[in-house]
Amino acid sequence: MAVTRKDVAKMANVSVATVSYVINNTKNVTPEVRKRVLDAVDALNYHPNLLAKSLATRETRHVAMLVDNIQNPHYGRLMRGVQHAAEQEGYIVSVLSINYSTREAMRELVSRGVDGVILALGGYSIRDFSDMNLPTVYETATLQTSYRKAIFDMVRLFRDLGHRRIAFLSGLPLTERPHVRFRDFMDALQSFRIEMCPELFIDGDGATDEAAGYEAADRLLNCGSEFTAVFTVNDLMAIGALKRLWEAGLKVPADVSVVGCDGISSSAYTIPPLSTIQSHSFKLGEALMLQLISQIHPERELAMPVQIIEAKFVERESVGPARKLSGVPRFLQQPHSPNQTG
Amino acid sequence: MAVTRKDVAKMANVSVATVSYVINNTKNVTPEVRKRVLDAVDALNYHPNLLAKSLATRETRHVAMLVDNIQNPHYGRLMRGVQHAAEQEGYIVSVLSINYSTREAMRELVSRGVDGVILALGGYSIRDFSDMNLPTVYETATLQTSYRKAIFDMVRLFRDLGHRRIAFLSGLPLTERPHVRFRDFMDALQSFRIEMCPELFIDGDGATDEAAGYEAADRLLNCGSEFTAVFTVNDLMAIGALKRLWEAGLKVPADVSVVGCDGISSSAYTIPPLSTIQSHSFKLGEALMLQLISQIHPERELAMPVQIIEAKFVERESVGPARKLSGVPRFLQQPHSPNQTG
DNA sequence: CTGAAAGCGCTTACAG
DNA sequence: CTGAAAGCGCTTACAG
Repeated sequence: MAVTRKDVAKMANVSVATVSYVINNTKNVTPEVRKRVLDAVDALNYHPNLLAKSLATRETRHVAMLVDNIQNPHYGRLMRGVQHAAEQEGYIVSVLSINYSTREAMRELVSRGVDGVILALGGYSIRDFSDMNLPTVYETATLQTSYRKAIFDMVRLFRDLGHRRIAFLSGLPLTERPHVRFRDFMDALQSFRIEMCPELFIDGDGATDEAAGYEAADRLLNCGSEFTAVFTVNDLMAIGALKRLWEAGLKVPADVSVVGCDGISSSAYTIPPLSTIQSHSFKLGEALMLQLISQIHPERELAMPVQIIEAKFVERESVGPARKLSGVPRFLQQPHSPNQTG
Repeated sequence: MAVTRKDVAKMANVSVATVSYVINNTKNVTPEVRKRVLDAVDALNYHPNLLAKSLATRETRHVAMLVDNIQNPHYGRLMRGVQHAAEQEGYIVSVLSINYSTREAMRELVSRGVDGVILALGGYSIRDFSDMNLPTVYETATLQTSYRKAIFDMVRLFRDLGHRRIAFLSGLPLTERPHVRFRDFMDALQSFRIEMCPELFIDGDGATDEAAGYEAADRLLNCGSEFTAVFTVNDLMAIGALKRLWEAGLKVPADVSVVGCDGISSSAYTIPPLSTIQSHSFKLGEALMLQLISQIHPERELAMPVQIIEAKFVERESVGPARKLSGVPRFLQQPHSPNQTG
């Protein structure tokens, strides 16, 4: 049915081996023979069967990317970065949307012969797959977006604007190993000598979308403690929080300042425009893909791009001077149930 | 290196053929032999090489999905639907983000042996690939999300609320074959005897994100004609438009009503909450995938789910009664350059 | 019920 | 420089 190497060989009056040699440019071939082959390829509109090739070479140039929430636009940019780099190198990438990386999922991928996998699953759910000897990359200490500087910039601004009671909406549980952004945030508070207010750190069950942000802001409003600023673990949650604050009649930034994280395109279009920590996910995606390739082909010694990608604090209208608090000393305020802290 | 069928055969003291038979359940095998094989599979932790299998069976259970803007959350839901159905049927799907479907892209996919492809490219950019005999599906007259009823519901409400000058922000060019949603919209206007205002139909160059919506709203504000309602081709554009209207000091819905389309999760969190035409993209994704499978395996006679998926008009606070217009008869207003109409 | 063998379409030492 | 042949790991008529 499909035209194969054999057909080309016959038409060009050469062996199938020779066809391989000219197509892959893997051995010297007389120009004359070469032309004959190429002409036949053209004439027959021949296209190699990559499956057969993969079986023989043990390489598919097919990688998988596991993502937990394919709907988060943040991952969209990441994917574009991954695919951009992949395309350059002749790789194809399958995006699988799963909540946690299981051995079965990885097994299936191995069976399908993928050359490697990119895990974009937000830290917690990454298990150890080293025994499968399938090249795997994910954000690590040496290859990641670093939010630290940007978070420090944000907290510094908060301090300069007089904010002392700053909330954090996490979405994720705060009890376990705390989220990196949360750690950076706490470090920044300490560094700028702003007292931590654990009762203002709202955790969650893992969801980090608008609804989770709305919900978290609701709990924050009902926690009985005052606050003048809110930092959310991502923009989606900030959007949800903005809505809840608005419903509560609070003006942003007059009554409360809000900062998100990621820098998704919508963040510039909220009302008021949302300050955020802009990450360059496209770049991160590219870097992850290149890292993966160099793990697949250690000998290629790819020029690796920047490995630590600095996020940037982007100040927009959702941040302003802290309003005056009621002034009731904290120890005299009515008791409230503190949230868990990391 | 990897354990193959041969190893299993040796350990179980049978031929490789027999191993195939028990693994694929494709022939009767003595329970006793069967057990021997299964035990060997277990003991060796054998997993079949799907590449080799595909080469032999000419089936990969691998499909590709081409998407133009992987960042639009609308496509995120579509993908989840596709993947959900795919998973059920043992398929894996590769998502490629491309702007237009080229023959080369399709060729590559054919070479890689994908069983079929799903085109989610927004109509215009779909060429004819029937000559490649690669099963292909996309939204068609018989399998699609229908916005018509919902759009009629919206226009009816507009009419009841006194709106007579309704703008449309398209994002896409209006000159060529008009977008289905636009056609439905015009039909609805006519049906409810609302005069069309072509000068309020703002086209675009193809971008349909927040920036495009902002930009289109800007042009609308400067077109010199009054309007009391705006319908945008998707929610992203509505979000951008909302922002521009807000900047212009217009209150939504007091001064102008706004309705988006798609029903992305953010739409419920804009300020004010955005009325929208909610599509069930997940369902559409499932249906497309099933359709593709039944095209790949005509003999399987899959129970096809609903083929026309009705979108639903969701009324939220962004819609209200029309404000009183200035009252200057239209033919006396200062001249303006009308936009192109479809 | 089981197995020997040809075949899927490619690659690649090896020999000439 | 070119080709015959074995091999990649599976499937599947066909024969026994």
